Amino acid sequence: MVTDPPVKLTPVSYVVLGLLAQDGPSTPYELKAAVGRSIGNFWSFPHTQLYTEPERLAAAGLVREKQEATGRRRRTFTITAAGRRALQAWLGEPASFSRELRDLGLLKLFFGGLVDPEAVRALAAEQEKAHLRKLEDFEALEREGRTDGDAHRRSVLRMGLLYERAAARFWAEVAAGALPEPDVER
Amino acid sequence: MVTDPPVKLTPVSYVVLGLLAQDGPSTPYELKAAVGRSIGNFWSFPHTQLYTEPERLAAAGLVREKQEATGRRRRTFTITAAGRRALQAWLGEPASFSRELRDLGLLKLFFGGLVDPEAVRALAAEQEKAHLRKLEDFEALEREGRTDGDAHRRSVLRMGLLYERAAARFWAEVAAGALPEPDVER
DNA sequence: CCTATCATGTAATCCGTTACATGATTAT
DNA sequence: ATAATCATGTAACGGATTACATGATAGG
Repeated sequence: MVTDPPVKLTPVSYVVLGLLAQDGPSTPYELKAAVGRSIGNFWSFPHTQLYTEPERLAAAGLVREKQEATGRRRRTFTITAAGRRALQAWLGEPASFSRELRDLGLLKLFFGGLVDPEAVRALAAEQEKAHLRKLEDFEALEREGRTDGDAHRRSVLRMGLLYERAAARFWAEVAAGALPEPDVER
Repeated sequence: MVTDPPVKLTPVSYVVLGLLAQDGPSTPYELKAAVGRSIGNFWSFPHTQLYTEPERLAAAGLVREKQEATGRRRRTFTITAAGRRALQAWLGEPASFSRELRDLGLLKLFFGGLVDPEAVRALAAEQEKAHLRKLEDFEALEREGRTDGDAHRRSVLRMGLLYERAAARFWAEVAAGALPEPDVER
């Protein structure tokens, strides 16, 4: 049994491994589509990574690559037994606490003291609208059942929905209050 | 007027510029502390960036560096007029929609179909607890008023609080339902 | 046929992260 | 004094992003 060179497995690695495990052999383009429909909604990365990452994983023996000999010469990637082991190992260990809310709107709000109140209000209005739009997307997805995947996948979309709902309400408050004094008697 | 080499300004750049603008001249360590107390709660990055990023900004003429001649030889960074202009320009333009929920727990849940239900329940329990803990932190901060900064800074912490609350509830549902069938008659 | 867009990548760059390290300060 | 931890960095690496590019397919 040959030992492949070790690679650091990143979240993207597990996205690829997981999708290959759940959906079966896929081309990068199919991965891209699957991501866009699901994870991409709350954890995005450029499509190029879905071309390069499987390559990395192939070098590590965690996926196998097969390329069409003709036409588009598509590359189809398949998860290997070693890949499944790595994925299961990761899924098995505790996730601990690791979440980032990387929101440029919030970042700007954080520095709201540096601009005039009108600008803050504009920001809040814009953000509220954006989150409402996203919220509607999610609600439509849920309603129409146009979500693919199992219950867990849908569950994740639901968390996205809950977040958008909270965010929209939050920004509405900011837009209304402009300067939200904390619990001053209104 | 000399034109400095252009640099790409990243979110971290604006964090540094913003903190220097709001809190005045600071050392990297002070920046680190300020971040840890506030933004770090929802957008974290390693302390080393708060040493290297001001350097980059200095090279671009957006901040000025002054170093102690003795002792620790601390470096203190001050925002320049050009720096303020860059910051204001960024604050002025629309933030559009850009938010990432990079949560490893959610990622694992997404692939919950690949493990046994018991593992999912364990994940959910663990995550709920973690979010509750964080929630308590935020609530304590809000209650005790130990938050520093102006209303906007506190406002951002409040969004963090809302998120943790939603997340905790979400994970509780997942832990209870294990397999959340969407809107099956309970 | 021509045009749009779909599909599929390569290459270069660089920011973010990890690993490492050491002098100053404070506590015991 | 000594240990602990506070404070302050440097250097290297590589994954993530950006920019660019081109062949296939479908629609008009």
